[in-house]
Parts: sequence; C-alpha cells; structure tokens
Amino acid sequence: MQEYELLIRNIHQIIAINETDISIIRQAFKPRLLEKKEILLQTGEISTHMQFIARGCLRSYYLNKNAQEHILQFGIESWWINDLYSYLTQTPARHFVQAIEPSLVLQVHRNSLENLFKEVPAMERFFRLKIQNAYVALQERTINAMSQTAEERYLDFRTRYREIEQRVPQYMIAAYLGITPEFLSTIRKKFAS
Amino acid sequence: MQEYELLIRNIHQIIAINETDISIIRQAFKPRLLEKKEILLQTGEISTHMQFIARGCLRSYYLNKNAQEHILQFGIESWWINDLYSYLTQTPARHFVQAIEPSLVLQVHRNSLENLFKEVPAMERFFRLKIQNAYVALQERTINAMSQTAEERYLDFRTRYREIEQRVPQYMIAAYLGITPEFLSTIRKKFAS
DNA sequence: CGTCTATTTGAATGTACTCAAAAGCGGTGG
DNA sequence: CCACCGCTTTTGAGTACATTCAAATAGACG
Repeated sequence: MQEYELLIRNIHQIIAINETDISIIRQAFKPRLLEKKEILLQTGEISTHMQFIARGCLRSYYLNKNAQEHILQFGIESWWINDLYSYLTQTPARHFVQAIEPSLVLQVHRNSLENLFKEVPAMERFFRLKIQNAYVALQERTINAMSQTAEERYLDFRTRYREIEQRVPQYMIAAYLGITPEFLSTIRKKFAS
Repeated sequence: MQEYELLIRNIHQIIAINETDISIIRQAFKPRLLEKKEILLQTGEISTHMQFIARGCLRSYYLNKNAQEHILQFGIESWWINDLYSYLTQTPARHFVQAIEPSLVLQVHRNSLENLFKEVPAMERFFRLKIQNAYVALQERTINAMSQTAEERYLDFRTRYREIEQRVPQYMIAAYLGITPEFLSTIRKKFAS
C-alpha cells in the first residue's frame, strides 16, 4: 500500500485532510499495473478515470494529420495524467495516454470521484486547482513554442524536467519540443559533457 | 440596453434561463466603455472581473523577456476576454488586456458572480464550459504552433477567424502567429487576390 | 551474437529572421 | 481640403535556424 502514501501526500500538500478522509480516498482509488508501451487511453475512447502515477513514466500524445507524434505531457511519480478535455466533457479523446516504462497508476472513476466530492468536499478544490495549473502551464508552453528557438526550448526543458530527460528516449523529447530527433542530436552535441 | 441582448443570447445558447434569471443577470453585469488602445488589465494587477465584449475588439497579450509582444487571444462581439489564471487564482496577471477598437464590455465582479451562481446555478455550468473550451482551444493551438509552418498557421487563422483578420492590423496577426510582420507580408503576397 | 531500434553525422534544401529602405495609408492641423 | 507626419506594410539581400534524406554508428535485449 506504499503507493497510496504518495497519493495521500500529494493531496495533503494542497488541502487539509483527516484520517477519515484518507481512508475514503484510499477506497476510491484502484491500482492498475501497466506494461511498457501499454496504452491507457486511445483516441476515440471516452476518458472515464482520473489517474495518479504511483510508479513509472507515461506520456500523452497526439497524432497530427501527417501521422507525426506530438507529445503534450510526460508524467512520472506523483503526477496526474489524462485527456482532460475528454474526461471533463465526456467526448471522444483526441490524445493517447501510454506507459513509457512499466508503471502503476491509481485510478478513480468519474462516478466514484463525484461521490468522493460529496464525502470530502475539499477534494473538489484540489482538482480545480490541478486543472487551473494545467491551464497556465499550457499557456506558458504555447508562448514558448512560438517565441523561443529549439535550443532555448531544450535548455528550458532540461532544467525544468531534469529527471524526465534522463528517463525517456531522446526522440520523445524531440516530439515534445516539436523538432526532429536529428536536430535535437545536433543541439545536444553543443552541450556535451 | 441592446448590448445586453447579445449577452443574454450568448448565455441562452448554452443553458436554459427564464425571465427572472435574465433580469438577475442583467443587474450583475455593468457596462464599461473603452477607448481605442485603452488597457483593461495590466500585468501585475489582479483580475477582478469577467468580461463580455458587447461591441468592439480586444486582445490579450504578453511581453516576453525580449519585450516582444505575443498575442494570446483576440476577442470581438460575443466573446469573453480575461487573464483567466489571474482571475481564478487571484494572483497578479501576466497578461495585458487591451482594446484594439473603441469598445464596450459588460463586466461582472467576482463577488457579484459568486452571488449570481447562488441565484442562477446554471451560470456556474456556463462558466465551467467556457473554461473547458478555453483549455482545449489552447491545447490545439500549442500543437499547431509546434507542428505547422507559419503559412499553414496563417491559412488556418484566416478561415477560423475571418472577421478578426479584417479588423486587426497585420502586425498583430503576426504577433498572434508567432512570426515577424515582414514574413507575414511575404506569405500574404502568395495569396494576393 | 545478431537483430532491431535509437542516435549521430553530413550535405543539400527550405523556412523564417534581421536589417535597411521604400512605399502606402490614415489622421490631424493649418 | 490638402500637406505632412507617423505608423504600417512591402520589398529585397544576406544570414541563421531547422528539416529532409541517406548512411554510419551505437545501444539494448533476447
């Protein structure tokens, strides 16, 4: 049950919860093991769960009309990952969510989360804050994508997500930054240690 | 009071409201006239109002560290405009909101909106949907910024926001697309009618 | 060890920027 | 009403940034 500790800590950092709340939260979340490359959410499916990463590394990505992959988000331990729009509006997902490493997520179903909100109202605030943060992070990324060179974006990524950089293959970082793997390779050469 | 009709229609398209609701909504929103170039929200200020554009054209923009302007959003009649993050979190705004033309906005103060939610609960759903749509629009824009050429982005903008393209100066469209005005000019030459 | 995938390298090309200057346009004052 | 001023848009030359394609090299894993 150690994985649940991480979840509880993650929530407790943001909102106040007591022992009763904690046991209600534990019951609402179900563990799900994922193999490397296993897909948690497909385009076209409707997202029914919020998921917390207890162990491993995942990504959400999108295929554009030329079938190029674009990564929207990476996630490691203590992050939340989803196609938020599909979840919120109950419309077909436009993104995939996939495990990069063997992973363990703690999932709460939409209905179950609604009940949780009734029993632990502060959880509603918790998720509202998560969504707000996701929004502002996205806004910053949009601006950076438009105003910075690939090199600047890469260095920014490196400092911001030091750990992720070491855990995911380079071509995925390129797909996150919106550049080709070849060009990322030449950028990296400049900063070779 | 014609400007209020537009607001009511905008809300009524999304949620069911009766005559009583309408008069409550009318009272909550106050008109504010803006001159061309007048700034409605400054970086550093905390956003206290949601605003609906009844007449005119506005933009929200951001200055990056090289003091370049990047436009996040244009808005014309029937659109909502704000620094949403500042409004939601009550933290200092990172963006400016400015009138491009002489404009009229209908503003509702945060406190007033909270009261409105109690009297007309469906309004809470209305704004939640607005925020969700803003999120997904931003996500699409991020992907496009990374995966499309300037020309593709411009053509996309043109079909998506035909009217805005005709109302705002070209250098602002460049600032929206993340390219230089010179380069936008050469792109346009190719499609000269 | 062999196979498959990921990364690197390099040449040629395309996309977008910088800088400078000219042309166009819109409002204001005389 | 027109002339002028300031701002916006266009044009062009030179350069920087990033891609494509092809091939070589390196790593990971059964």
